[in-house]
Amino acid sequence: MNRPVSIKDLARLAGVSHSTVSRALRGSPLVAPEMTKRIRELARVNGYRASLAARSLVTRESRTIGCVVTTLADPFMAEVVTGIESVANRNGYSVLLANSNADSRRELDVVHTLQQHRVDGVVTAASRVGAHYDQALAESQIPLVLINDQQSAGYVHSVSIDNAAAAALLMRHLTGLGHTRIAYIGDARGGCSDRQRLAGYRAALRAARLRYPPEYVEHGDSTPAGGALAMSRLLHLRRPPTAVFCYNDRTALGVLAAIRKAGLQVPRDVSVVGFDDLDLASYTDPPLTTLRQPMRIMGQIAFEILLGLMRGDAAERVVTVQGELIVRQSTAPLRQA
Amino acid sequence: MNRPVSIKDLARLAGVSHSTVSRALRGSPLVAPEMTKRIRELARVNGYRASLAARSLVTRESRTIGCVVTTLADPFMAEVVTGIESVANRNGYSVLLANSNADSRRELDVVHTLQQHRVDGVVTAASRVGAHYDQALAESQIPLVLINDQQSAGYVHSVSIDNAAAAALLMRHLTGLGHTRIAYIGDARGGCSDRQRLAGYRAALRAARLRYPPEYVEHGDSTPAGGALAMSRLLHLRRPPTAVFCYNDRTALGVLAAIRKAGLQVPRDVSVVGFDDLDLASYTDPPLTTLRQPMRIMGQIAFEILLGLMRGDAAERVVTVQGELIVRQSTAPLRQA
DNA sequence: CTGAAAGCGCTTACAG
DNA sequence: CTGAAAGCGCTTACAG
Repeated sequence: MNRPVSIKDLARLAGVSHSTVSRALRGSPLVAPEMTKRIRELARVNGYRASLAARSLVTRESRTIGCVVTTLADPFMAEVVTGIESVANRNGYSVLLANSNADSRRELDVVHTLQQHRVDGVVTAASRVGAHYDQALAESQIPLVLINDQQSAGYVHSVSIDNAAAAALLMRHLTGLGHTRIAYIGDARGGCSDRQRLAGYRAALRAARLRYPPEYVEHGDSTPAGGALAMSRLLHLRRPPTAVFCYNDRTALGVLAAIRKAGLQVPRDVSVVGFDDLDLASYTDPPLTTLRQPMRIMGQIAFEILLGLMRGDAAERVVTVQGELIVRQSTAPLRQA
Repeated sequence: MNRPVSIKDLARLAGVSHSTVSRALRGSPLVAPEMTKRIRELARVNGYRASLAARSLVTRESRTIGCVVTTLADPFMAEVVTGIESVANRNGYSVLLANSNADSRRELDVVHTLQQHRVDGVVTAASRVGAHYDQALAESQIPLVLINDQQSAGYVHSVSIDNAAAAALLMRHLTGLGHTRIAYIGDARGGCSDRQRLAGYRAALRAARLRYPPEYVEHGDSTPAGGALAMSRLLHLRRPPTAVFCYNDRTALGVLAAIRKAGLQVPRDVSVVGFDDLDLASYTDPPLTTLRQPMRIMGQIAFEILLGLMRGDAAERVVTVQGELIVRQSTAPLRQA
């Protein structure tokens, strides 16, 4: 068991005190230039790596943030995490990954673990954050930034897609094509994002003076399987919809498959729109009309807000980003019956 | 700036020494049962969370592992990471996520960061680990487990899919359907996995006494876009293949789209097989015949091997897992011309 | 410019 | 059963 070389080892080698070594390594102007040089060379040669644990014990900052997601299986999450991680690293922060699995017991465990690590901040892209969750975090004064979820109690920092505008864009696209029987397939655990997209759907129907049967609102679970199931229910209606607004692209993928399976064609018989613009959206059959979320950017912004908070910004920050409608081939004008 | 409550605070409240508090919290049999109870209650009420930094300074273990991936955008990686994370947590370990982006400068940074964190071990699902990478890790004696990549120098611990057997399974499926003109679309940065799958492809052709033009070996980059591009090149050949073995499902997704775009049909004109069995594989058009990798399990096994190493197992562990051929509708008997 | 000292929050022999 | 002491590897006032 070789223990890592410490500041004391370096001090012995250089024939100085460990205080001087510490200063030299940190680039203190107090130590003589050549001494600094000599010590750094020694550090390099001996493969010295400062112990973050020791350092953070005195500086009271861990230079580590927690990143909590309900699942990594969803590419949306993976992209967001990638965005967070890249800026975090660039700013000298490491990210501790925590998967809550949307299980509230696990969520509490996660908070405790993050507290033990004394993370300097947390960003969560969990769409449904348990109530006690942020409470525990709030008590420990750990800054928190939410992504696509503003429903938190004590905290108010977040970055979200403008769901209302996004839903309006997608719905206007569909109504503009002449569709009047439009369904919505949400994510039952999609939390705030689901509610806002659904609200946008309803608002758009009202604006277009369209009525819709309650059966037109279905809920999946953000997986292709969930989307396929929900769509097959819609297709069994006596008057099936001619267009479907899906909570996300993965749902839409399942929807496309269900429609094919029923012997119908997209967009001839049914128009379908997704949400996210994952890279697979360009390669579905047909390529998917969807709403692009700037996923990585959202992750980056989240970290930047967090960075501000960690540096002591008091100001509340709620950033809303705009999505972009990407029209591909899964939508077409309503066929005249 | 409320500092977190420490063991000393608890000691003051309980009117005992902090040594006793430490023992009580750790469940030492040395301390009186009711004292233990009282102290724990105090800890609970005051929201005490032990500082891992302080603890690890003395125990010399951080209870943290590093998880290095080239990209999280690939669901294969995301699944593997999910598997790692779940067992790690169950065993009291946290995971520090590091994205190398297959950039060798970044890779070194990543190693340094992990060293500073004094991680107890590292698992990497990076398909191409830079040479200096594991060298640096080896010098610091940090146990390392590789996933789907055994090309490391000093280290020999890994869990991998049996690429040879997998390729044989897929190829036998295709040759069994009568195909003789079979192409391979790999991943130029797929490292060892790509080489082994390609070798399996070649071996299968030899076994079936089939010759193949060198143009039948193409390389994408594990994205749908890369797959589509490679397939369009294959379709421009004077004698295009009638079957394609793709490095992974994402590549296959692009391949399916390229074939459709060329006005051909799968599997009527071209049979396509993927690799991984991502959840989207059941929802492509047509549903994809592929080779299922037990992704989460592989992540779990990797952590378990790492756990053994962290506990001091000297034995080298190289685990090979078997894939499973999943036949869906993207493959069909060769049409007689 | 350098060193000795104190301290961050823990754990754990060593006494009692 | 409990406490005082030492120490993990750092940083940083305080002296000199």
